[in-house]
Amino acid sequence: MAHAAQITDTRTSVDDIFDLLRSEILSLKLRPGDKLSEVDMAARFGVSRQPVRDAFSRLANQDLLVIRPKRATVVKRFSTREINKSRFVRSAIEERVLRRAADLCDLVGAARLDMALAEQQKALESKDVAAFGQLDYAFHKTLCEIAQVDFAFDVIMEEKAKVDRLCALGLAKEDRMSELISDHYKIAKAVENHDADGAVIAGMKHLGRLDDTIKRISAQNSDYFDPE
Amino acid sequence: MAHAAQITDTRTSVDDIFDLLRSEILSLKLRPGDKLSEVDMAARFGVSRQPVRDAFSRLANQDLLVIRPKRATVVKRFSTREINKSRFVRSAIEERVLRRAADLCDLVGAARLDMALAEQQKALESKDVAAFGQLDYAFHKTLCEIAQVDFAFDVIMEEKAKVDRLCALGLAKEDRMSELISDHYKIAKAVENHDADGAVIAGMKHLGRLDDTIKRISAQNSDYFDPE
DNA sequence: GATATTAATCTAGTATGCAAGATGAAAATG
DNA sequence: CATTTTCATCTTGCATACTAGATTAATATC
Repeated sequence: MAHAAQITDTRTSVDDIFDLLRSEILSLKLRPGDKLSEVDMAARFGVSRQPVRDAFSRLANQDLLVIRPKRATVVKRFSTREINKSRFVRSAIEERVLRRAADLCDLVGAARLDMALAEQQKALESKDVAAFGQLDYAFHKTLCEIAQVDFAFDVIMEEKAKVDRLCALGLAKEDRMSELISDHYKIAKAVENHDADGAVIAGMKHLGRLDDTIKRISAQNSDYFDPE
Repeated sequence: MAHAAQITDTRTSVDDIFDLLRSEILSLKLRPGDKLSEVDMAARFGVSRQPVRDAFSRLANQDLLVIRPKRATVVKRFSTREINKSRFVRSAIEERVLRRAADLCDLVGAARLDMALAEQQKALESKDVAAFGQLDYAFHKTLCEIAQVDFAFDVIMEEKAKVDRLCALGLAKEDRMSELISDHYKIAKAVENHDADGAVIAGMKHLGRLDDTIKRISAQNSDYFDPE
């Protein structure tokens, strides 16, 4: 998705503001429906309105802000349609990835998966939720690489980020970590054994865990959702 | 995808400039690598640099422009990685859609498909390429609706648009229309007969036709491609 | 006291000016 | 003539001022 952070080139103040606001929105430090003023932000960052404006525009393009002429800019609320779309896309992509991975997995791939599992186990034992979040991404990335479709990870990450913002409303991941790692174990073993159907079944069950969470959260936080 | 055209609200000059430039880029009136100057555009539209700047920013966020500080803004070149990604996503999504459609298709759905086919046949007979383009989109949209995942069409449209820009470099669609309609016919009939596997096979063959076209075009227009 | 009206205050859109770096052509140097 | 250096010109980034419409609070009216 776009020039998310202008990594290669000289960073501008727009990049800084964009990155910071984005992380605040995704971590729910800024909540859906919150009003954001260009002048306030400009004062906060010690710049003029212009760079703030540009950053807002980028965030609006990523569906994180809603900008309407002459009206206050607000943090975008959740939309059940968008959530369903995200879930559908991710599910379809992951199935393809898992089938390819099961086909193409060699000894090197199997070793990488085993190592990833070991690291996750370590994070579980030290109850390091943040580290597990990173390892979760890394695990799915490894699967994409084994499947030789590393670009698929771009899509997965995009969709995952959207849902993560929502799930930040729910309980901490601590309780679920062992459950998720057990899922990962089943997925990895199926892939290593070239069992495509088994991998897909395990993968879909893994994704399915999100559904309950989402349903519960959306019932309890209707004020964060778009009326539709 | 974002606030593509601000349909519901008051339109600003940024919206106008954005829409026009976007269509010019997608139709290759503006070619990959072309330089775009803010001041030139401002003069062309009779406005100041600011609205042009905002429009450029939106287009950059949609991966259609590349903006680098102190350097000229250029129309983004094609990237084989992005094309592969697009193809992969679309293929995965369409398979899911077709399987669901085959499951859920009722008499109403079948009638809609037949009607769509008839309209395409009419466009073929009158050699109306533009109309066929629209009907092509409509056909895939109908499939999404039958599958009760209308949001999937958003994704398909996004990915299709990217490839369409590329295919505009190739031959006119005229020669291929009958081929494509024949594909659509096979897909529709399989869906109507609840033959999921048959629908997927026909659908994948349909998508596969793009591959040759893309390969040929990218070989002949390497200057429009990102070096990577 | 409830409702309608008005006015102050907020919003983002736009125009303009300047700054600093990138670019490319012209001029100086060997 | 080839190479390097310099300088004019181009680029976008940012600051500021102003405008028109939306919002909201205060006021007037019943």
